Amino acid sequence: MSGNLINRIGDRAVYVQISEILEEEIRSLFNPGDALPAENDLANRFSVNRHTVRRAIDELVSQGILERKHGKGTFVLAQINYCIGSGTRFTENLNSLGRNSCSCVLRKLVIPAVSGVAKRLKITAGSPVIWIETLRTVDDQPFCIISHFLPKEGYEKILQAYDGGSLHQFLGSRLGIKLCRTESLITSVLPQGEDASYLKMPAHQPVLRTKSVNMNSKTNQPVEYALTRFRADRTELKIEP
Amino acid sequence: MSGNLINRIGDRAVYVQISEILEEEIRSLFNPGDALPAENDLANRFSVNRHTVRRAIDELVSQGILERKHGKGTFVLAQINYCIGSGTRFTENLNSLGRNSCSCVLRKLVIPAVSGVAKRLKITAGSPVIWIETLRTVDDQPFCIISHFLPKEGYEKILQAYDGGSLHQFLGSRLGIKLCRTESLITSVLPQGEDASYLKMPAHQPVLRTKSVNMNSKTNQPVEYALTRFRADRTELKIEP
DNA sequence: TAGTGGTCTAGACCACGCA
DNA sequence: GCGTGGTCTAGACCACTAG
Repeated sequence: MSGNLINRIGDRAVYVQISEILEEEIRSLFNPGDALPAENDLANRFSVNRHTVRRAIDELVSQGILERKHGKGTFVLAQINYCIGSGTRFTENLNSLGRNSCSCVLRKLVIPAVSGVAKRLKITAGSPVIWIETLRTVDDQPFCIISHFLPKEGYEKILQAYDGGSLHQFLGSRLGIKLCRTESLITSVLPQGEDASYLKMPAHQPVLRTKSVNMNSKTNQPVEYALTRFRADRTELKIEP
Repeated sequence: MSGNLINRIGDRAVYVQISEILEEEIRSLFNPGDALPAENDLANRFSVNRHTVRRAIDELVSQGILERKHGKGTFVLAQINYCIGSGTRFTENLNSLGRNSCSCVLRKLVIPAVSGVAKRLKITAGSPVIWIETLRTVDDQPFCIISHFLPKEGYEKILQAYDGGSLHQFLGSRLGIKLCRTESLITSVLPQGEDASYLKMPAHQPVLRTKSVNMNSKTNQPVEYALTRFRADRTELKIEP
């Protein structure tokens, strides 16, 4: 792989430079799932100690770019671009990237609407809503948790049959309605409750959180309020102009 | 501090055990701001190598319990606050960024473009770029830090006069060009470098990070690449459908 | 058994903050 | 100048995975 210039003047640590070189190469030459060369090989290539290479790899592991597997090797993880637009849907989005995503139901309950949910669904606070919690995985790695809230009225019976997969597709085919997304709000917080363990991430690393409302495109009535928490280290939300 | 039993059978790594002992002691005996004993002292106390102690401390640093200060010591951080700030609520429209908020220049330098910057500005890596770092405050509270990158060629002279305020407005009036934003990428990370102190936020709370490129709307050439870090606790990015 | 990552040691030198 | 953390090296041995 040719001349990678490691600068030993001391202004930038060797492991930082190696980690940047590796990151660049991973982005341009590797695909998700590919194995990185062994630590010893990399140490030889850069003419540094194996510990120094390990330190460089540590950086990329903590950035969610690489994953270590004891006894097997170090592997490239998928970086996911989730495009937010009025039309784009999650599953289509990921399928078009050639990823296999699946979604499973963690919880399905009827609860009284708290005010934030009620306001967005345009119902009165305390009215019953269906709360569905789903976990999405991409390439068998946890990716995001979504809390879906729908008015109980009109949707309860139908949703009894829902047990995973794309909720939007399910609603579309069962009700014959098309959903369209209104504005989304994006912020970031540390994971709350069980989120960190479902997402298999450390509790001190942030999640990206989006709030969005989906309307019935014919009646213009709110159908679903969704609160999504993405593993931030594996997600970049892409906003088209 | 007495008999701390380090088990060397090999079922649990020494550094893990030390990190647990330290965590327990920090919770029961230390207050936020207190300094941890020096790494050499801890190494002596546990009869292990300094590297092993460092590895144990690494765990606690990455959990947001400790903070290292080069040349000074290792310090106990305040406990994480789980509550989402219900105080100041903030909504900022990505498109209206760059209008009326107060902004001051932290740095203005010419540096060689690293690959990520070069790619977005469509110039060759290593070409000189102007790097302007600005801090925006709203109601005298720090809100976000923006790293602006512009090609040196064509913009250097003009930018010598820039000393704050809206950079987009400045470019618009000086050059008579209109900027238009291409896609934005949004993710979230823990604050890096000096960001936490400029933003007056704890180092273990996340920032929202956006990357965007502004083009000259006539020539369709990239003019500016901006990397923005928002205090996540004060920001909700609003995406219109 | 061979190859991979995981841990620990020992020692050296550097960079930073402060008195 | 001294004490602190930061980096790098060299070498050893362990634990896991796969053929």
